Formats: sequence, C-alpha cells, structure tokens
Amino acid sequence: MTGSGDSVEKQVENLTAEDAREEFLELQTLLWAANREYHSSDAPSISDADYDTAKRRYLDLLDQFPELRKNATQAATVGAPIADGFTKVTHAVRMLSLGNAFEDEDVQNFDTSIRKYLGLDREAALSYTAEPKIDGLSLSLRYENGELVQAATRGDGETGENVTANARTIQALPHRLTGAPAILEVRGEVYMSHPDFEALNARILAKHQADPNPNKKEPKLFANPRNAAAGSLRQLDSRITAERPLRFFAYAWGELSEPLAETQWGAIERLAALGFETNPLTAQCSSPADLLAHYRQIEEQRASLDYDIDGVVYKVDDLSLQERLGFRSTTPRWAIAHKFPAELAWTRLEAIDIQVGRTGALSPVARLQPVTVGGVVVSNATLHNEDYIKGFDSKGEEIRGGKDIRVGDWVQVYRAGDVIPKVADVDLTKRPDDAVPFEFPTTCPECGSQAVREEGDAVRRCVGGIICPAQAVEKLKHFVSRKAFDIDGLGAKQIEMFYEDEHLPIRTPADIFTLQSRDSENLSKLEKRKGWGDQSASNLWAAIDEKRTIAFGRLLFALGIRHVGEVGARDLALHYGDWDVMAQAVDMARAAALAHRAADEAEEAERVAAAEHGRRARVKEARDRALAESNVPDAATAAWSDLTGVDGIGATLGLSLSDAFANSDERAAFDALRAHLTIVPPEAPQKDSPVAGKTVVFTGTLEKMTRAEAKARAEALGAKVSGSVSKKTDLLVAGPGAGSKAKKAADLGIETVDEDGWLELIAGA
DNA sequence: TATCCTCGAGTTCC
DNA sequence: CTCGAGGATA
Repeated sequence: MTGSGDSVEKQVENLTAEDAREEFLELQTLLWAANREYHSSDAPSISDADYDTAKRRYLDLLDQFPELRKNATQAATVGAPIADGFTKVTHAVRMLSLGNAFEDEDVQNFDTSIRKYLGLDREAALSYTAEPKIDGLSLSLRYENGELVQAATRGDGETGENVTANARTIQALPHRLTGAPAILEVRGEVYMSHPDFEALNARILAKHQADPNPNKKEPKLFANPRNAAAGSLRQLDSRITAERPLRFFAYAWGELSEPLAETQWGAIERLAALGFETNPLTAQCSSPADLLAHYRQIEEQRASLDYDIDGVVYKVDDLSLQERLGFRSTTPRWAIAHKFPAELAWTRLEAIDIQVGRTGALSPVARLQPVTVGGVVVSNATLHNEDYIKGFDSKGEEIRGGKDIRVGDWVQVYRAGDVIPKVADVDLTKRPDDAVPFEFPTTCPECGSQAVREEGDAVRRCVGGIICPAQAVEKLKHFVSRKAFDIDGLGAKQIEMFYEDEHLPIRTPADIFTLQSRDSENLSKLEKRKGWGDQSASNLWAAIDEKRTIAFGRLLFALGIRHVGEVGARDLALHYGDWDVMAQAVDMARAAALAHRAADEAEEAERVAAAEHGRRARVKEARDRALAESNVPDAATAAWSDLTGVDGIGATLGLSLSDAFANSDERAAFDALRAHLTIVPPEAPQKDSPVAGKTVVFTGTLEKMTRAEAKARAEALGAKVSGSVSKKTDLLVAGPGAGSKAKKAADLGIETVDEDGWLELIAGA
C-alpha cells in the first residue's frame, strides 16, 4: 500500500487525456513485466506493495478515461496475469460424482442393492461410514515422495484445471508429508468458513468505501461461502488466493502407490495422521438405520457448524468390497449422497416464455420476480413441458396435486441438486382472480410451423426442421459445442451473430469452413468490424483450420441427428470405421428401416382396432403381415440388423439415422460439409487384458460373485458380455447347473471354463 | 412385461 | 443436474 513511485500517487482529476494516456502506457509496461517475472519465477523488479499500487492506479485511469481501453493490450490486462487461464490436468483416477438419496427409502434401497450385487443376505454384517457433505469444491492433491507436486480441480471428472500455485497458498494443507506412500493423491473439499467468509466480504466492502474514486463501481461481494471459495481457488493471480482463508477436508484419494488402509475409516485416520484435516463428524455405522440416525444428528448440528454442508455421504467401509462393487458409468456403486431437503422460496411468476431447442422441442421457461434461493438470485426456472404446467401428465396422473401453473401465480421455487431452478408448487390462495390457465402454443413461436406432440411423448416439437431459425441456430451451436467441433472463438454468441450476418453468414455447418475464403472476397472484411481485429480474425481462421481434421465420432455427434448423442456416435463410428462405409450401410438399410416403421404403425393400428372391437390384439401377426408386404431385399435386412445389432443402437436410433441420411436437404448438408474435412477413423480402445474384445457368456451358478458383478468385471476388462451362446461367442464361463448353453457351446466348439478358471484367466488384469 | 441402467436433451447461473 | 425414453435384460 505504501507505494514509492510518486508518479503513481498523482491526482487523477488534474490529468489531461494525453498525460493519462502516457502514464497508462507506462504502467501497462511496468505491470506486464512484473507479471511475466512473477510467473516465470524470476526475481521480481518491484515489491508486491508497489505492484498493488501500480495496479490500482492503472485501473483508476481506466475508469476515469474509458477510451484508454483500446490501448490496453490483452497480454497486459491486469488482474489476469496468465491470459490463457489454467492448464488442463488429466486425472490419473477419475473424479466421479455421487448418486443421490433424498428419502429414507432411497437409503434403504442403497443398502439392498449393494447386498444384492455382492450376494450378501440381509443378516450379513455390512459396515458403512457417514460423513457430512461439505459444500465447497473438490480438489485433488498429488504428492510424490511426500512433496505436493500438483493440485487439480474436478473439472468434468476426467480433466480438471491445474491450480497448484493456488493450492500451495492454502495454509491448512501440508506441503510435505512424512511416511506417506511414494505416490499419493489426496482428495477432499476446499471450503471457506462462515466467519472467514463474512470477514472477507467486510474487507471488500471496507476497501471499497476507502476508495476515493468517485466513479467507483458497486463492490462485488460474494453471494455465499462456496462462491467465495471457488472464486478464490480459481484466481489466476495466486497472490490473491494467498489472502483468502481457504480450508480443506480430506475424504478420499486417487492414485496410490500402496493402499492406505483396509477400510474407509482406516484410510481417513491415516490421512489425518499425515496431517490433513478430516471431518470430525465422520462415523462408522452398521446398518441403514444407523446411517439415518447419524444423518439426523448431523442435520440437527447443521445450523451451528461454521461451514456449509448439503447432506451426508455414506460409503461402504470395507475397501475390498468397494473395489468389488466398482462403478457405474458416472457414479460408484459403493457410495451415495443423502441430501438435505432443498431450500425453498416463494415468488411471483411474471411470464411463461417458450424456447425452441435444436430438435424443435418447445420448452416453457418461467420468468420470475427475482428471488434468492440457496444463496443465489434466481429469475428463470424450467417448467419442463406442457404437462408440468397443466398439473396432469398424459396418463392423467397428478403433478403437484393437480394444480396448474398460471402467469401471476405465487410459486415455490427450489434449485434441484442445488443447481437448476424449478417451480415446485403453487399457492392457490394467492392466485389473482384474473389469472387464466396457460395455453401451450400449438405453433412454433419462432417460425410459425405446426408444433406437434407425438403419442406418448411429453414434448411438443416444431416440425419446421431446418426452416425454423431457432432450430437452425441451436443446431449450429451444437455443432461447435465442446464435445463436437469445439472451435475456439466460435461459441454460441458468435454463432448467433454470424447466423444473422448479411455479408458473411453461417447458416449451415459447411459455411463455417468457407468463412475465410468468403471473407477475403468480401468488401466488409471481418477484421474491419467492431470488436474484431487482424488478430482475432486470424485466430478464428486458425481455430477453424485446426478442426478441418476431425474424429469420425465427433463429426457424427456434431451433426445433431436426433437420438445420436456422444456415446451413440462413438459406438457407430467404432462399428463402421469409415464415413463412407457407414453412409452406404445406412442407405442400404433404408428399405428395412421403412419396413420397420410400417410394422410399428401396423402394430399400433392393430391395437386400436382390437380395443375398439374388444378383442385381443394380434400384434405379432400384424407386424409380420406388414413386413411381408414391404418386400424388403435381403441386403437391406442384413444392413438393418447389422446397424441395430450394435450395442446400444436400437430401432429408434436406427430410424432417426436413416431418416437423416435419406432427407435430401440434410444429406446435401452432410456432403457439403464432408468436402471440407479429413475424417479420422476411430481407434478401438485397446485394453491390455486377456479377454479384451472377446465375447463372453456366463451360465450356471456363480459362487464367488453375482452375475451383475461378473458382468461388470468382464466389461471393465474390455470383454463383451452376452446372454446367449452363438458362433460369435469366444468363451463360456459355466458354473454348476449349466444346461443348454453349455451343450450348445460344446456343439459349436466354444472354449468353456468354470468359475475358478475364469478368475485365474483374469487374475493378472 | 417389468425393471434396471444409461444416454440424450433439456435446463440455470457463475 | 434431472427427466424421460431407449435399450438391454431377467
């Protein structure tokens, strides 16, 4: 604070614009150099105090002379010394989220399904741990030979952000461990205590009030301790993080060179012994009833704790059981988060707007009088669909006790999973007399096309397809989104801008790849426009060029074909290996796809007819008749069954894919796009195990594991588990009592082992 | 046919 | 993060 540079202390008010500019540029150079030195860990040429003073002066000048902003080069932007943000870290062991329980019954089911999976009966002992779920952000700390070498946020679970410099400033974290495994990744929650949070906000406020600048902006206070902790940990300038009182509870681990203990409880004790803070309210419990008792106890203490918690986490205590239970796609089977009831708030519903998504889905959104829910001001909330507003679903079942939602109503709002605002209830006693039931539109509010609701479907969809500007824009946004083409500098905002652009429009995916050549022929060049410069334009061209080579799966996902998501696209890419091979196969299967649809329709017609006449529906015959009438070539049938034989690809997805490729407009768009791209074929995931890529069938009684467990293990090792023996089967695992399957396998000459043989086979993996 | 699980598509706020 | 629906399975 006690700055030495006199020039820095000059009164802003007396400056001419020219003086200001000169001083501004000087400061910029100074700060830039200081940032560079600081981050390359050179000896800094100025003290922290001088740096702060210079920075404050720099920002003051910017406030006073906004026109200076155009002189601010991005690299020197103060407060963000590293312009590009954090580097990415791939977690050695994924950081997963937890499944949720809301009711006592869910906790009982958790116990039941674990016992079922492990094959334990109801009386068998099964111990758990229960600990408060801290409302902060998870952090993974990697120690090698006792040294803290890396800290990473959770991110999407696969990769997080490298926040090592910031983590090193957290006082509560041991920087060096003694007696720890050579490799130890400690995971836990970074949080801020209530007193520290309030003191921080008070400090920000005081600093603000002390600021003599008359043009100062409103102080930016943190809404809650969690935001404060997140904001502090994700500071690009770790000196700021150092000033923030962050704390850390350890509760889990990632990669380990040796086990920490045999139980969860023991592992936590071990982490505590190594110097990590662990939560004192952790307990060992021996039954669901015990877990619930501990839950209530923590719930009672909740208000008196000096940190925020949002539930209680239950984990299977025995680590070898944890390992057997393993993981579903995104959550472990051996742990669950029992959430406290969400915070509720009442407010007025001011309007209901309809948004149109990329598939044409009309989604109602509630515009609310802003209200604070769980520390965040909410002004929008999802209303899901037509039925949710009406209060009855298509089967006539009540939603919210059958109360409909009307504009003008008092509505109760909560944040589902503490994130997505939802309207939960309506106060009928406060309903205005003139409130009328909401009429859900039957035409698209964006393009005027019909909006139809398929039988049994919850959503109403605009049929306009690519004609509908809303769908076209949303489709393009999907195309450039992170899991699709992921083009730097071409996000949702830019897509909206370019879609509307007169001179340089992007209306189809292919337009993205002709953008630069069209720009060069254009009179109103991009780099001449407001908000664009030489640099930003050439950055965009480079980012687009980078994606002219694209993985097959990403491309297929990017097209936004209904029902073809990230996983489906990847599986299809893996199955066909090549774009043209797939396109040909899909074309070939067209006749069979249409026949399948005809059969569905015939089946439905038969049901209706049967219901009318009060007779039993002869569904199968109706289907067979329809299929026979369609007279599908064998090659088409073969292509169709090959397509729908892919794991996870069924008739719905097959039809959707077929329709997209058969639609001449869409097909033309695909072909136009393809001309600009080099498509990289997918690499089969190579698992290093003796059963990778093999198709395995289990039969008979398994004694050392349950069916579900055997299947999950086999799949984790890259095997495909099938229910029936065919000539594609590579291995049959037969327990006692194996019958027809074992015989069939013997007939086909398929290798057969017993359970022990199987365990031996996979033992090394 | 019912039941489980996963995926797709929708959503808000920072 | 949640819901609904698709797909696999018992």
